[in-house]
Amino acid sequence: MSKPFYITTTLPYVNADPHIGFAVEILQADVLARFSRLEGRDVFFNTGTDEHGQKIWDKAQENSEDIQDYVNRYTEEVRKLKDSLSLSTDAFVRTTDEAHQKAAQELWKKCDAKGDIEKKKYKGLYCVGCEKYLTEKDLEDGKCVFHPTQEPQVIEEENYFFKLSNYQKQLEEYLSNENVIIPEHRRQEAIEFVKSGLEDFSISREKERLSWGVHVPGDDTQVMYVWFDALTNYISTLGWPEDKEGNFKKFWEDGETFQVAGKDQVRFQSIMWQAMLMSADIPTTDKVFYHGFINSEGGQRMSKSLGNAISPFELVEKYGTEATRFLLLKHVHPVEDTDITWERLDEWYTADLVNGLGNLVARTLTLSEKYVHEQMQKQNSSGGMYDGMGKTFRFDVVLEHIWSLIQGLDRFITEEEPFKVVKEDEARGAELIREALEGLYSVANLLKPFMPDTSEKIEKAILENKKPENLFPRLEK
RNA sequence: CGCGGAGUAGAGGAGCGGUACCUCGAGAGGCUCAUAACCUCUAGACGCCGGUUCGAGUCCGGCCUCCGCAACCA
Repeated sequence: MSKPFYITTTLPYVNADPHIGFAVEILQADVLARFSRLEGRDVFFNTGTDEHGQKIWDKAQENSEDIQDYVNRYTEEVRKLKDSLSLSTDAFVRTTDEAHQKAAQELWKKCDAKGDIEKKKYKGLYCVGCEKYLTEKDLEDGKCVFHPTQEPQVIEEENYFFKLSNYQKQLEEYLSNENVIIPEHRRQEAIEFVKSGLEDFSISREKERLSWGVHVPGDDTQVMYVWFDALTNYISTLGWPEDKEGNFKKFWEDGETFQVAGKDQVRFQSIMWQAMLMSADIPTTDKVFYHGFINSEGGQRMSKSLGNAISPFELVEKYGTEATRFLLLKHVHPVEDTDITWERLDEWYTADLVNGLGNLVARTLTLSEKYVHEQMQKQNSSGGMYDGMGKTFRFDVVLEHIWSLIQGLDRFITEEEPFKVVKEDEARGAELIREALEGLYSVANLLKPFMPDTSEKIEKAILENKKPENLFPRLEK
C-alpha cells in the first residue's frame, strides 16, 4: 500500500489579487493530489495565505484600512480560487490563525532549545524615505532608487538570528539526494548556494519598527520575521505540535511530503525551511517541485501597472473552469517560463477543446445515439499513460499524449467511415462506433485529474448513450 | 571572470554525436458523422564566431540576448 501523500503550495502573500502564476502552482498541486487519490492514496492537500510582514502592513496603511480587514479581504480572494478552479484542497491555513501562530512560536522554541537562535546586532542600510531597510536591488550607486537624493543610513538593531551555518553539512547531505528537488538544475543551484557558504539570517524585527507579526516567545520587543512564521504553515496546517487528529504523524512523519513552489523559492523552501526542520528534529520535505513563471508577450513580466496582467478569474470567466485548468496545465511548461497572451489562449482553446475534444465527443455520441443499442460497460483503467507524471511532472506531456489519442479517434472515424458502413451493414457499423466510444471512454478516464467535471460529463454521456450539450462553446468573434 | 538555467520553422515544445520530430498557425486537396468541425498532403527552423570529429542543435572554447538567485522584499 502506498504511503499517505501530503502536498502543499506555497502561501501567496496577500498584498495583491491572486496571480495567474499562483493559479498554475495550485493547479499543478491539484492534479497531483487528484491523481494520488485515484491511485487509492490518502491525500492531504494544503494551501492558504501568508498575511504578516512589512509590505502588507504598508499596503494597509496606504489604503488607511484596518490591517485585519485588509488581510481578510485579500484572503477571501484567494479562497475564491477553490471554486473557480475546482480545487480539491483539504486545508486552508492562514498565518494569522491562532493555531498557526502558536505553532510558529513552538517551532521557534524548539530551534532555540537546540541553540540555533541567538540575538545579534543586525546592521543594514536604511532608507528614511521608504522607512525600511534597503536590499541590493533597491540600490543604485549606493543610493535608494526611490530616494536618490537621500543618503541611506547605516543603522543597527538587535534581532534574533537563526544559525543557518550550523546546518551546512546536513543540508549538503540532504541535497545530495537527487529526489529532493525537481527539476534537477534547481537542485544544482541549491547545492552551489550551500557550498558557497551560509550566513545566519535574521528571523525577527523590532516591534517598534514593525508590529504586524507573530510575537517572539519570551521577548515582548520583537516579532518574527515573516517567513520564519510563514514556512511553519506546512506543519501547522497538519495540527503540529499537539497533533490531536494525528495528521502530522500520518502525513508528515509517516507519509510522503511534497511541496510546490516558484523557481525563485529555492533558498527558502529547500534550504532555510529544511534547516529549520532539522533544528527542530522534524523530518525534512521529501520533494520540492519548482515551477517556472508566467510572463506576458516577449517574456515581459505581468503586472497590473503595465496593464498586461491576466487574472485567473478573467480566464475562468472567458473559458470556464475546466478549460482554464486545461489551458494552464497543457500549455504552460511545468518548469520553464511561459509567455501567455489572450490571442494564444484563444487559439489553444479553439484548437484543442472546441475542435478537438468537444467536437470528438459530439460526433461520436451522435453516431452512437443512433446506431449503438447495447449498454456500455463502466471502465476504470487509465493505463500507463501517467508514467511520466509522478517522475518528471510533465503535465504538458501527459496531456499531449491524451490529445494524440483524441487525434487518433478522429482519424479512426474518418478512415473507417462508420457513418457510411452503417448504411450497408448496420451491425458492422455499430461495431466500429462502439470501438470509437471505448476509445473516448479511455480518454475521459485519463482526463480525470486534469478536467474532473468534463471527464464525468463524457462518462455519463457514454453510459446513458446520449449526446451532451456542447462541452466547449465556440468563442464569439 | 559571483551561482544556476534558457536561446530549434510565424508560435509553443521534443531531440543532446549519425538523413531534424510533434502540436498550433499558414497554403492546397478530400470527406460529410460532428461545434464551418474532421482527415491527407505541402512550405517553413537549430542566437553568433571558432574548434574537436568521417560526421555537431547535440561535445569544447569565446561572444550576444533572456530568466531566477546574489541573503534580512516575499
